[in-house]
Amino acid sequence: MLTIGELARATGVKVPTIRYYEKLGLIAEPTRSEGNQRRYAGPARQRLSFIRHARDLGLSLDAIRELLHLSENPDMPCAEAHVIAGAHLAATRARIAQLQRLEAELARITSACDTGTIGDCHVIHALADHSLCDGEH
Amino acid sequence: MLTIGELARATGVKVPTIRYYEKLGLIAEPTRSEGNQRRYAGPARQRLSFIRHARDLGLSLDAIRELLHLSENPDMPCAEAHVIAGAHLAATRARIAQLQRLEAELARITSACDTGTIGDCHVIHALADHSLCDGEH
DNA sequence: CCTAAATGCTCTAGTCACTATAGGTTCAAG
DNA sequence: CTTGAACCTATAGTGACTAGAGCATTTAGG
Repeated sequence: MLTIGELARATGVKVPTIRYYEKLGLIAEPTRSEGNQRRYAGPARQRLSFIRHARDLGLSLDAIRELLHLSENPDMPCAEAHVIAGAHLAATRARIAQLQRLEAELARITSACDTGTIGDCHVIHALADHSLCDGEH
Repeated sequence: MLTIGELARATGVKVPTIRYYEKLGLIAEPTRSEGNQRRYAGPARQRLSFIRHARDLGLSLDAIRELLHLSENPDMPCAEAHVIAGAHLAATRARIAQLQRLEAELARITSACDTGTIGDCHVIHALADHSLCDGEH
C-alpha cells in the first residue's frame, strides 16, 4: 500500500492534484489508515498514470474521464476513443498553426526596430496600429 | 462620444471585457451620461485597440500593462519593450515546439489502431503505458 | 408624448486545472 | 518519547474572461 506521497512520486502527479482528482471523481476514494490517511493499491497507480499521460498529451480532464470510462469496458467498440483522440489531434494542429502565425508576426515586429526611444519604437507602433501587420490574427 | 457597445464594435473587444479591463485599471474610467452610462472618447478607443492587438498576439495582460506604461513615455528607451516582446516570442516558439512533439505522438497513437474493441485499442493502451511512446512529453 | 426594444448598469458566480495557505494531526525513525 | 516529515481538511487565489440575475436608461417608431 502506498501513501499519497509515494503515489505522487511514482506517477509524477503532485499530492494536492491527486486529492483534487479524487474530489472530481476521476479516481476512487482509497482506503484509509487508522489515522485517516490515504492508502493506495496498485490499480490506483495505473489509473493515475493513465491520467498523467493523457494530461501530458494535452487532453482535457473531461476527455480523460470519457477515456477512463471506455477503458473500463474492454468489449465496447473503440470508435469513440478514436473520435476523442482525433478531435484533440485536430485541435492541437490548429493551435500550432495559429501560434506559427503569431510567431511570424512577433518576429517581424521585433526585428524591425532599432533600439532607440519609445517614441519611435516599432514594437509599440505595431501594437498600436494593426494595419502595420502582415496577416490575420 | 461612443457608448460601450459602439466601442466594443469598433475595437472587437466584448462589452463585459471592456468593463473587466476598466476594473483591472488597464483603461481609465470614462465619463458617464446623465443616466450613469459609460461614454468614451477617441483615446480610449486607441488604447483598447492596442490591448486587443497585443492580446491577439498572445501577450499577457501584465505584459500589456507594462507596454501601455511605456507607450505613455515616448522619451524612454525602448529596450524594455524589446525585452517583453522578445520574451513572448521565445515563449511562443517554445510552446510551438512542445505542441509539435505532442502532435507527433498523438498522430502515432491514433494511426496505429484498427477500429476494433476497447480491449485491444491502441489509443487506450498507449495512454495506459507510457513506455509505448516515442519521445518525451 | 408614450411605449417597447435594445442596450446599459452592478454584482455574483462559474470556467479550467490546478496551486497556495492556514491550522491542525499522524507517522516513522532515533 | 520526541522530533520532524508527511499527512489531513477547508478555503481562496490564479488568468482572462463569460454567464446570469435583476434592474435602469436610451432611442426609435407611432
